[in-house]
Amino acid sequence: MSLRLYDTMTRSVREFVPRVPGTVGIYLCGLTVQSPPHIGHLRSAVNYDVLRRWLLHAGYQVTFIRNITDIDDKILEKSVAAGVPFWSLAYANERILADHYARLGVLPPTYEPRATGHVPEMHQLIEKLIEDGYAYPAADGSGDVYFDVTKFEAYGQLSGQRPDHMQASPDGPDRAKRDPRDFALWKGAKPDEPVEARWPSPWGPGRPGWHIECSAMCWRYLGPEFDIHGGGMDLVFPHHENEVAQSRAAGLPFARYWVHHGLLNLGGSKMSKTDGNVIDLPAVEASGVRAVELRYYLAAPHYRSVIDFSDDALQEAAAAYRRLEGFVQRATELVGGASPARKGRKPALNPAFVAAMDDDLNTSRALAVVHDLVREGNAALAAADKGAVSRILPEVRAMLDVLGLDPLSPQWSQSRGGELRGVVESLVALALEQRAAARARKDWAAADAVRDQLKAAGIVVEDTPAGPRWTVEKPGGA
RNA sequence: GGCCGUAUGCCCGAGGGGUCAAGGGCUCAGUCUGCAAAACUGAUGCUGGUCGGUUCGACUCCGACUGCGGCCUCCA
Repeated sequence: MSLRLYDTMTRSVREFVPRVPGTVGIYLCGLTVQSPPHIGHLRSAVNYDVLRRWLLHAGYQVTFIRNITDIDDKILEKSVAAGVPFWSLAYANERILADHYARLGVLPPTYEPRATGHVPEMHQLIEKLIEDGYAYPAADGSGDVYFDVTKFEAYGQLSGQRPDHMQASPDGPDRAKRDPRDFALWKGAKPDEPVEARWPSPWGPGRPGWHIECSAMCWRYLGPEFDIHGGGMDLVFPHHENEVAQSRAAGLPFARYWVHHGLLNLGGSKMSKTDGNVIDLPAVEASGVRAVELRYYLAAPHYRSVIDFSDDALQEAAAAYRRLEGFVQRATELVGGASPARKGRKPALNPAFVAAMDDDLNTSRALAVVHDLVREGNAALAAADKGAVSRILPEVRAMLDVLGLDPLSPQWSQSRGGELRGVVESLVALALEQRAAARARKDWAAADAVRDQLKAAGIVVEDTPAGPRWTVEKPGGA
């Protein structure tokens, strides 16, 4: 049994066979950094992070490229409006993006190339396309270069679009196209555009078209042919369609599997900056949901299904995650916590979990396996069955680790409060002693008062057969 | 107009042609507990958008319809 993935090109689930045994090259379309990311963007990153971790777990050497589009119409427009160079706006957003990725536990890519750093590669591709008759410089002297859609017979294969059935685009300003469906490879500089947004080219100063950058960067970092190309469903057409077209026309075999994830909707339509129906990580955290809980929320449904964002569903996901987390914490308190993996040998994963993940990354089913095992673990915990607990705990953590959700991974387990932690510990210990004394003399009112006061301070006390245990509630709570 | 996708209980969300339709949340009851919390156990769907068809048998396959969403213009 091995990984099977849904491939958009063939519209079917196919067994994943890497081009070179033992290695996988993945290209994920990252963001156009025109503004800070919303959680739809983060879903993209999390979905691919799960794929990547699953491949790593399977023993592949994974080269993961995720690009940054740091020049485009909107970036330019916004930067002009703000009176700053486009690159400063792009970079500011890029840094926020990197921070949000990191806070969600998304592994850094192998490399994160920027569009503006690959203009020479784009020129090479464009020149080849012109030479071979697939592209042409506009006849109006604008400096634009267009891809000639009619010259590439397979155009429309990825998206299932038939060029003759496509709605004519209201291509107002796009002048000298031979066919309305042709798309820009290179955009000649317009007089009112900032000089810093111009690069010299054989066709005059200008800047890259949107699609060509990805073809150039795939080629540069993954070679003429690579394993997996991905992005959101909304990129299938025209972005990915155009990418394949120009890459294949230029003689590059390009991606072997196309993996697209579902979008995240809010209020009945996809979350989008342009529509303003956007929620971002800080907003989620302000509602009392931690980053790891958001990750659970984003990773639990199948990656190809649409998520209709709702605060209720997010809270439910957070509760579900806390159940898993609670077991891991209590189990670790009982039997100690050796790291599940990274010790030469990883614990064998539950076969049902493996089967679910191999089946086009069915994280829902995989998590059901985790929950089942946690129930068993909780029962063992209640019975103080150390043997069972120490068998189950590493299994649970190993599975959660594949999903980037192991509560004890350094990513999530950093204790809040830093150096004040010790102070809090001794103060709580003091309070608990008083409560223990009150309980000993059956003064329940006094005992409960202590518990209530701690609770008000954000510290939750629970009595267990092994004595009271306490945890710090979410920050800012109550 | 064209191309995709989707429709599951109070909510989120999987499955597989034929044992009880995963798992989580919520609610209720029970166990444990001084109480609480956590945990565990049990309960909650004559029904799977609608209508047809295929089949011995479909929620699961096919078709139509309806609703919703995505794309055809920048978009994860």
